[in-house]
Amino acid sequence: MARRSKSEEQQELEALQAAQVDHLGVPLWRAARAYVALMMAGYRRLGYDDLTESHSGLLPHLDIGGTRITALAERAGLTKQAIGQMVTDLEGLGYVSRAPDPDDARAKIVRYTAKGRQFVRDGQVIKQDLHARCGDIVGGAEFAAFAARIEHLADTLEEDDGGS
Amino acid sequence: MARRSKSEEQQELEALQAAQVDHLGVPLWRAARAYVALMMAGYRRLGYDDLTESHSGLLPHLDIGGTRITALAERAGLTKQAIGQMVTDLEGLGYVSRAPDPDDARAKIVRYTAKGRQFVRDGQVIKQDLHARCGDIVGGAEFAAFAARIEHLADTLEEDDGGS
DNA sequence: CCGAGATAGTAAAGTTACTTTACTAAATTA
DNA sequence: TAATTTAGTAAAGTAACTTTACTATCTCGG
Repeated sequence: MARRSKSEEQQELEALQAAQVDHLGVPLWRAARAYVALMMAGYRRLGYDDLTESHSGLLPHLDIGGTRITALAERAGLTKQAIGQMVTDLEGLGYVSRAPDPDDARAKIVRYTAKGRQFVRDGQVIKQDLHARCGDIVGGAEFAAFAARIEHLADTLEEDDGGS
Repeated sequence: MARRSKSEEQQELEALQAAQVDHLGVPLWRAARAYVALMMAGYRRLGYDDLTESHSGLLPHLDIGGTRITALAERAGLTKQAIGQMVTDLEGLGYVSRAPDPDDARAKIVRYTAKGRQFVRDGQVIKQDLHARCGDIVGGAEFAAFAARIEHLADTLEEDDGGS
């Protein structure tokens, strides 16, 4: 009788599943999710409970002098329509305002309100705290090199992205 | 006249925006996104173009002997309903089958089909390749330490998660 | 300077990946 | 064995988008 047919197949799959957890993707993803979750928790602690992840992610991308919707869409890698919807939401919540562009009657300029500027300032404090906490976790001495490696990894993997 | 009122406010915000890019969250997120995008590209290259990110993420979580929907929901951190929908999709695509649990007439056991097992094997190859590529990018010597630090970071940040 | 695109934005509906609410059937426990 | 819990399904709702379709304005080549 085939002495290893069935149990060998099983063992192979079990081995595959054991190796499963070992690739970088899983911890990378978990760390990124946890980071964002902690940022959102920080915002909520300061009373910003009306903003979703994507709202609070878009807000810091506005320039001081205001930014066009098309420019925001390019930066965020989303469609103009998606940004338009977010801007409408954020306008309703009082974080930004939409004004006509004096140089181009088709365009609108999205600007912070005072509330929006305060959010960016508060957010910066939260992010600095979190960044510092990561420094403690990784170990102060190696942290700069660690952060640089993640950045390099992100840059390189994103470049490869097109190669499908 | 107040010689710095307006321009000082501007400078402050400009400084905040410059610091914006410096925290770990951004590169961490970019790296994680790029990693997943490359995995999906790998799957598509092998002909798995019927699976979405969440489908291909769930599939490797099945045990060899099959797994209950409730168990999958716990592992994935999603509701039973969400898993139920995914399983229905994956069943329709031929990757898994749903069988009654002989020990509990309420329960169903989700198992790989042959096609599902093949996907897990192929996926493992893709992930190993990607993992190796990350090793090259980071630099072979430091890679093990780097990976361990990300894992440690993920563990620690996830723990903190509750402290909101 | 004028008509053919290109560009900025909006509108509306569709999609994905979920959640919430509500239910049935079977198991457990008191 | 009645009361409660648990496994799963059903249906509708929601968030964060995209696709399709449209209007208003700008730009450029002839």
